[in-house]
Amino acid sequence: MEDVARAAGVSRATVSRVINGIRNVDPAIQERVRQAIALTGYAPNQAARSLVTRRTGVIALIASGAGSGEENPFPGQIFADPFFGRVAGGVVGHLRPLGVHPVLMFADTLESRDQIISFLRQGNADGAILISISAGDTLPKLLADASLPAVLFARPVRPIPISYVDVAHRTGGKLAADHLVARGCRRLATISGPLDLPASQDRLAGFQEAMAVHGHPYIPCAEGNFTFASGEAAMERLLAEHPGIDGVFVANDVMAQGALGVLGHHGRRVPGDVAVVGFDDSSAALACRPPLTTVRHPIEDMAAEMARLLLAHIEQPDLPVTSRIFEPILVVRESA
Amino acid sequence: MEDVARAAGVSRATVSRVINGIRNVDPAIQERVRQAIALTGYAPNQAARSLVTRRTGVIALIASGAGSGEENPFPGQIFADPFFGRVAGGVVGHLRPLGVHPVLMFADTLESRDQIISFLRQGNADGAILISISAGDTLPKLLADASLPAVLFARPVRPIPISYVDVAHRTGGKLAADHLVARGCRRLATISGPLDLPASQDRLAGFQEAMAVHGHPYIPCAEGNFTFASGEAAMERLLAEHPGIDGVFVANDVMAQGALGVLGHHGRRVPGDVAVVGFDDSSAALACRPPLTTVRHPIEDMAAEMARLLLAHIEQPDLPVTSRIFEPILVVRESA
DNA sequence: GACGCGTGGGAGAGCGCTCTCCCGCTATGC
DNA sequence: GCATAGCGGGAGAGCGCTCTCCCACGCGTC
Repeated sequence: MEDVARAAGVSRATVSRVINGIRNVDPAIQERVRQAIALTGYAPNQAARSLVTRRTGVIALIASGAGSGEENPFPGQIFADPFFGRVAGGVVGHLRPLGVHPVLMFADTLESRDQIISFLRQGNADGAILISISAGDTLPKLLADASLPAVLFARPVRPIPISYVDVAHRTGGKLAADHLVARGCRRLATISGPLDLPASQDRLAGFQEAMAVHGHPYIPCAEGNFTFASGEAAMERLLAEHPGIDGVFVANDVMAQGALGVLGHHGRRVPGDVAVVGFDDSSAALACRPPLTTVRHPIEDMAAEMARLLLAHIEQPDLPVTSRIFEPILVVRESA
Repeated sequence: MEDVARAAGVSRATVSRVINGIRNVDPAIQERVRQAIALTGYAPNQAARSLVTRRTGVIALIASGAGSGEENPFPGQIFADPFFGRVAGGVVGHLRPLGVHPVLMFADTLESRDQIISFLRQGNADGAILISISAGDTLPKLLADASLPAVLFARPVRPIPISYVDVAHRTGGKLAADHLVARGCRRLATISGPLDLPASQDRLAGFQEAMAVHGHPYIPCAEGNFTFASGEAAMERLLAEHPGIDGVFVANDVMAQGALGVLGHHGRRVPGDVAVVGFDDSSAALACRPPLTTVRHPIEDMAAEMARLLLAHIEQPDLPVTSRIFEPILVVRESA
């Protein structure tokens, strides 16, 4: 920086002013400084900058798993989950133009949680976006207790003073119910996600309530865990106990994909014999045959909103805890 | 830090020595310092540290797309690609125990490339791991020219003095060929990846060469682009032109999944009528019905090796350019 | 012409660490 | 006994920025 200042015949302070675009600087001098920067190939040192501004331009993007210690050398499955990828994409899309970048972190063990908290407390990142996979996750509370700026994807299981973004899962369940009933299905069933997750509960509750309104007070339900294989298994159970099923609401697309395969295997035509509605509108929905009718989870928009919310919390530390709920819509394709 | 030093009755230098575990410090004093740290809740400031050590403990994990300017507000598809997720998982798995974290970046436009180079030159990260998607990517060269520590996933299209990790794609193609021939297939075909990618070319060449050795000098080939839909389309073309096919090597699992659907739709039983071998051993291989016989791409191990290599380059800047090629193996399931 | 005011630039004090240099102490060898 | 090495600790100089304070200058006002 000294070099740039000398080359431009000004002081370091003026170089700093030009770089940060702060206060008025004579246009001629600005130009001279810019040329000097180009000439010397100067790149400001971010560490020095962070030291005084107390801002890093980095946020933590955390995938947080179960609470206890199932050690996993390759946390591939979570990062490989298209769901996580979509969130990451949405976050990067919003943050990149602002020059903010996410650091990828993974919390599974107790230590990794502590590591993340220190990481933030040491000022490695200005805040955190947390995608919590399992119900008993303690990280949201740790973040809230340390009063670190943070935003969650999805409402926490227990009430915690921390901002979050979510989708109206109940409405999604209702959309599926209304659609299946409207197309004439009479013997309905559902495959839910893991019921310790509020999201799963809400999708199920929304579906059941709407079905009750339509005159179907009891709906058979098989619980899955959002994986392909669990979708297959759940569909097998459902068919074994209720062979007359003519419509199924599946709590995510990947399980629906598994269910579709099982239905085909059992000679059921979709949507002729059984109509299927998924949830998420992920890439899996398009990979299904027939393409899946599904409830769109606006993940990218939600991720962008999380980024926005987090930046606001970083900017104004005393901003009150906020939540933002997105409305899902039904995407009708061929499976229902 | 001053506070800790005072509480422990020592100097800042000693606190620093205890924290960094450097030089001998009297065990009693170490204990005092540790207690003082716990008492004051002290967390060292990483920015100050980086300023003097010139090390950030952060590396850039870059997904780099095409060279020109197709703007994309949500780079979701690439992050949502399980392939990228597996790499990310492997990198995090290796780096996390060392206290190093990856920052997620995405290069599509020219500006984003410049942004990444500045990011590294400003010392935001100590080095870069680059996953280049398209052939004409200029980022590897930019990194090499700026002599920034970097490691690529896959050999670059044009020779560039930069370290990389890759799998022996030719061997993979050969494994598939040998297996299909051994199981009695006589009328073979293949679905390749985009042929401007060395990886696709090599898989195809390895397959063709091995088939030639087995007495099949000509193998029909349909080009795909690694997506589900392109696998379907390629399989349709192949069946239209060569209805008697009894074995297919598909250059990745996702396309194989698409191909499997098309084969079923055309009344072909797998593996009875047509045997199918994929490539990657991704989660898609297990989601296939029947489960896919496939060439295992040891992505997580390769990612860990990239991390190791990058750290070595960061540690010793004059380390010569290296490459490490992994040997694939065939995973036999039901599809062939 | 003296004064106030606004504008544009410089000086220099930190930000919170690490790390070199230095110093005092004790154990060791002759 | 003394010289010497080695160990454990302190002092303080930076690392490369930002930002406050201050000053010089030009302009308008009375």
